[in-house]
Amino acid sequence: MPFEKVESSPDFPAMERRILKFWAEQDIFEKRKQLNAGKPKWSFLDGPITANNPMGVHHAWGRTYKDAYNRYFAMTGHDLRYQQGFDCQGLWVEVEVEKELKLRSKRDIEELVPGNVEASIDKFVHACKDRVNKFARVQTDQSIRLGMWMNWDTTDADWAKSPDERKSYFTMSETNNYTIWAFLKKCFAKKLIYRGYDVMPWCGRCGVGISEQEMKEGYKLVEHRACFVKLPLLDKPGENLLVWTTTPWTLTSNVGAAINPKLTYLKVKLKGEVYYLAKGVFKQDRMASSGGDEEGESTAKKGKREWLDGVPNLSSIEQMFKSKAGKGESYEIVGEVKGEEMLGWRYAGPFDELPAQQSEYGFPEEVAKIVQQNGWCPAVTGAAAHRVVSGGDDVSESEGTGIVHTAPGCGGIDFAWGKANGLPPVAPIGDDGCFHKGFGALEGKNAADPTTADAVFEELKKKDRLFGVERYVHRYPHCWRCKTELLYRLVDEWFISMGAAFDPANPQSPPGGYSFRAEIAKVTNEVTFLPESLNGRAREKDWLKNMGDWMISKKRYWGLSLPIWVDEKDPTDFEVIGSREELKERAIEGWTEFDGHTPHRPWVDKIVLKNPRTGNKMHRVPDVGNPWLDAGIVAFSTLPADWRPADFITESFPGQFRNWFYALLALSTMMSDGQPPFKTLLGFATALDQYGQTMSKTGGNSIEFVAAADDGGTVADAKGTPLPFKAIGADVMRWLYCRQNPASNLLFGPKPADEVRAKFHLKLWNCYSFFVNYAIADGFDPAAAQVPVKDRPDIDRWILSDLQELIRTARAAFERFDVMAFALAAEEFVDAKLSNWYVRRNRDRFWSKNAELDAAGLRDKLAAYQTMHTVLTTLCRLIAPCVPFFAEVLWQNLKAPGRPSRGFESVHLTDYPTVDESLVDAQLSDDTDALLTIVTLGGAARNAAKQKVRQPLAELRVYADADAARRAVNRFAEQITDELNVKAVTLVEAKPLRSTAKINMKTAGSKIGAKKKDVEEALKAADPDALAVKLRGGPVDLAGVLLDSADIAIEYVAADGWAGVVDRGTQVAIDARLTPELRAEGLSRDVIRFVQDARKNAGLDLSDKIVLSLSASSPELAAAIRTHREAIAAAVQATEWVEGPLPSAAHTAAVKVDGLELTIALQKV
RNA sequence: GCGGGUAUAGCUCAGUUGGCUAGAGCGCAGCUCUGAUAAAGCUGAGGUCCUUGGUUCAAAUCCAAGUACCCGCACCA
Repeated sequence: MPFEKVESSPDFPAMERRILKFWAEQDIFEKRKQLNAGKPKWSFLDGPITANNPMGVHHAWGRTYKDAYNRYFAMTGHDLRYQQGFDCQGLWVEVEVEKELKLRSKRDIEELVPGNVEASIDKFVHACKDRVNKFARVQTDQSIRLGMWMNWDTTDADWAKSPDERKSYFTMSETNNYTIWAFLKKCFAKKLIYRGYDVMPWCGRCGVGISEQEMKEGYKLVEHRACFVKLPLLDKPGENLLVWTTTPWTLTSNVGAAINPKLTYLKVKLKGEVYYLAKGVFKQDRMASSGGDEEGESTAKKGKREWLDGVPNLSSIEQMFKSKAGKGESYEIVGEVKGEEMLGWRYAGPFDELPAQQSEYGFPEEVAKIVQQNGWCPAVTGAAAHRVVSGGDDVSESEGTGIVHTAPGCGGIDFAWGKANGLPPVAPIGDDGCFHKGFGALEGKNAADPTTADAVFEELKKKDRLFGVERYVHRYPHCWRCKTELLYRLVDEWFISMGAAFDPANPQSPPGGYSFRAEIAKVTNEVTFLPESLNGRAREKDWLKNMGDWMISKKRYWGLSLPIWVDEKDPTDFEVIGSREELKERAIEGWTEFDGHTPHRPWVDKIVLKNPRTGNKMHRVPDVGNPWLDAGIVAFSTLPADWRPADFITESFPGQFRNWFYALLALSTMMSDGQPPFKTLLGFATALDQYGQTMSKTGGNSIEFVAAADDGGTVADAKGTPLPFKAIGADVMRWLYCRQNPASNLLFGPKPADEVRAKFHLKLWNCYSFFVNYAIADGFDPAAAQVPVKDRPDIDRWILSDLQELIRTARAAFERFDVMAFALAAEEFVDAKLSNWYVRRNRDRFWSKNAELDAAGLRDKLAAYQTMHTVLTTLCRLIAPCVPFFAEVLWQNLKAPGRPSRGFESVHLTDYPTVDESLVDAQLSDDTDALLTIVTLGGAARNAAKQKVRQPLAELRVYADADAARRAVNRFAEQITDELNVKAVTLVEAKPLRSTAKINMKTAGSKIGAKKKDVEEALKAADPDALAVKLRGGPVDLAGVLLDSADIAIEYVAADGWAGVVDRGTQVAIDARLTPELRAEGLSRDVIRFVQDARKNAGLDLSDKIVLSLSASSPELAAAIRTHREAIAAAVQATEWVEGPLPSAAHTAAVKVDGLELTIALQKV
């Protein structure tokens, strides 16, 4: 028996698990690799997956692309690397490990082994490594379950090896880390590495600076309390500057007040005191969105500011003055002053009594030291430095008072203004986000804590410096990992200069010459970004243009150890080490302890070098590296030179233009002197839940991969109610991903999965099961000699021809990384062509009994089997890259075991199909398309005639403009009459339908008015068909009235007794009149239908013969049965027809045939 | 504010280089076939292809402006 019976309701996940076993046992993947060994290379570079948690379904999207394209290029004869990668290092992992170990701060980490920081770090780093190994293995198993063919590490022995020796790559491997060292050394050689002191966003919980890239991820709309503060002018008693801030804690570190010299400032008098503020802000509507602050552009297009529900609207500053004035009183504008006149005015700071304000060069001491060394300000204390400085155009009237509270230790631009004006920075908070000593009552308080703001307000009130407090809503950055509010903090971090072009004010940028940014941009021009609609190149270049220098340091534990060693006495003298060998050569202390360890903390920290210039010792900076260095180097650390550049990479694009794509381009540019790391990049969007909401664990609407693949689970609906769902399986997911437009977000969930399964998998399955079950019954031998295609009927040659077109589409689509185009075409083929036409039309050929067929009949039947076998096996190979399990299940049963040359072990060992041009018959395809249209129209005509298909009708008339349709009527007459149950089909030369035009008074009434009669006359005179054509072009003049297509309805009417429909140039009319003969035949068909139902209900098998008894009281029905007795008996396989009642064991049914009673009794013979 | 993208049926989306009366799935209404298939099929209703202007014999498609939404960048004192 060549085929095995096919179950009608398949359990796809269970089949997939069986196939996985089969692949493993038969070493199919190995065999595929051997087939391709030495063939042309196709180099895929995997973007590393973060090995920190089990996979979610969103991971499966990219991994489906990766596997599908890999498989396509394998089936087209390419040698592949099959190396997959894990992203291992960085804060992601640290945060999870902290949770596991219940640690709450960096101090907790350093106290893991009480009293021993070094042992603590070692323990923590090992915990991080363990977590990575654990989840890398989980993800490996899950990826295998998805059907992803890679060189996986599967055994305990594999996982016992070091990451460097495993098959997958790991960014924590020594190779990866040391390759980054080599990269940094090259940067150092070009003098791009520098140590920067700057105010950066800082996460107090994680104790790290947040780089520009990371900060983008964390903006959230939040409410803060903003305050207006009085700064009394020292030389103008009774007069104050009015400043505004959303971060009250920074007032402790106020050193200056910045104004815009070009602006005009008002002097507003209130209760005997004078306040200075910008003229433009005084009456401003502060709820209008910022921007458009130029005069004249005011009201027209101002949107409303983003705001939170429940927070009162901001009042204008004037309003505040009014309400502070009290009843019956008012403020008074007593003068104006140009901003430039205010420069240099001295004022009393809000917290001048704090010790921190009394420190020369700034505070704390470390900062003061650096400020002094760099000569950023004279020997002056914060308290003594308070004065009005220029902020230039950075001070605007769009927000606040036009006078900006300036704390150079607490804000990016403040720091720049401070340096420009010689103001000492006072830095109030430590790496935990809490106030240093020197800040009085605030010492130890966390700056982000709302009670800190309370304390500040209390202090200000005591001193009568608080003008007002308000609730304020704005977008504020948060830590992308732990969601803590970020604080701006003066830090000491390491940077790669991206070229000075965009920040001339930054004195630390190296002068002239090499611009890393520009070099990367050149490389970016050489790679292809897909899908085109995303304009990936433009996005990448936009990022390159705007990005600041790359902050590569993190004050953390688990990550790349930055290979930077600094002179113990001179913090500006440092060196970058480029390899393990160089380190060994240069080490004067610590090598023995380090040797045998990976280049991670704490062991690498033990190495001490000697400064060749000073003879001093050099120690490594404690920082670890930015994890995008880890992922960005992989084009070099993992791809051998003869596999570079990669042909293809694919990753979810949101964020990656500034992360992975950027890092790959940047590191490759430096490592290879301007060679691109890859040729083609396919970006894809984000997976959302089935209602279009972002998937999140807390929202309950994210789906874990294992749940989707095998286990089932629950997922929240649109209202958040958890609903159970059954396992979806890998291939339903994979097809869902393959058919998706990569540029748009994908809606994932049980509902879309059900749709896809019904639309594609089950349709194909049904065709396959139909074929196989009849092939078994008929003993079809796939090895039998082929009936020449030219001898097969039209319908066979048609589907083979369209199959070639599908192959053409498939190859073209894969070659341009557009698997969606293929998937949609394949669905169309399976649904419209294979299932709904070929199989439906050919059921008779498969049903026919061999014994009743002559030689020609047998040959025709064989042709049908061979055609369908070819279609199904070719489809298997076409879809194999997308749905490898499903294709394999079908293939295993369909492949021709009788013919060893084609009896491949696995569909994945076959070649991808190629187009056989000799099978393409374009005219046949056109004619069949026309046939399908005619049949559809015929069905519609039947609907219009209100005659069901079982009722035979006399004639169908077709009028057609198009040649293909005319040919189809003649060529496929038999199929048309059969499909539509008509006795004849005629191609007519005159249109069978009369068209009439009617006025739609509902829309046209008002236009026509009194001219109704004239218009009706004109309408009668006009040729409705010509009118219809004109209307398509635009409004038409009828008796002086302009009417458009909505005003005139063109209706098509058939002759009496007929019904018809029209589509484009084709008209179809059906004779709806029933003769007594047709009526009788229709009744007999109904009878057959009911008897078949009865057979089914009696539990009879397809091949069972019966004894039948039919009794009808209606003479009409009885006569119809008599007339068609032979046909009924044949259809229901009655070998004996009894007039009287059957024995009691018989199955009986009483039914109504078109209202006439019929009793059916039947018994198995 | 600067740059990019998108806008097609109630919803989710296809629509090649411009080509005849714009499609699918879901939902809705009506109907129907069936011994492969109710996890089905057919038919219908439902469209200002965002708006306006332009190019063209011809525009959902190309161009310009506008509107809305999304993304990136900048700003966020």
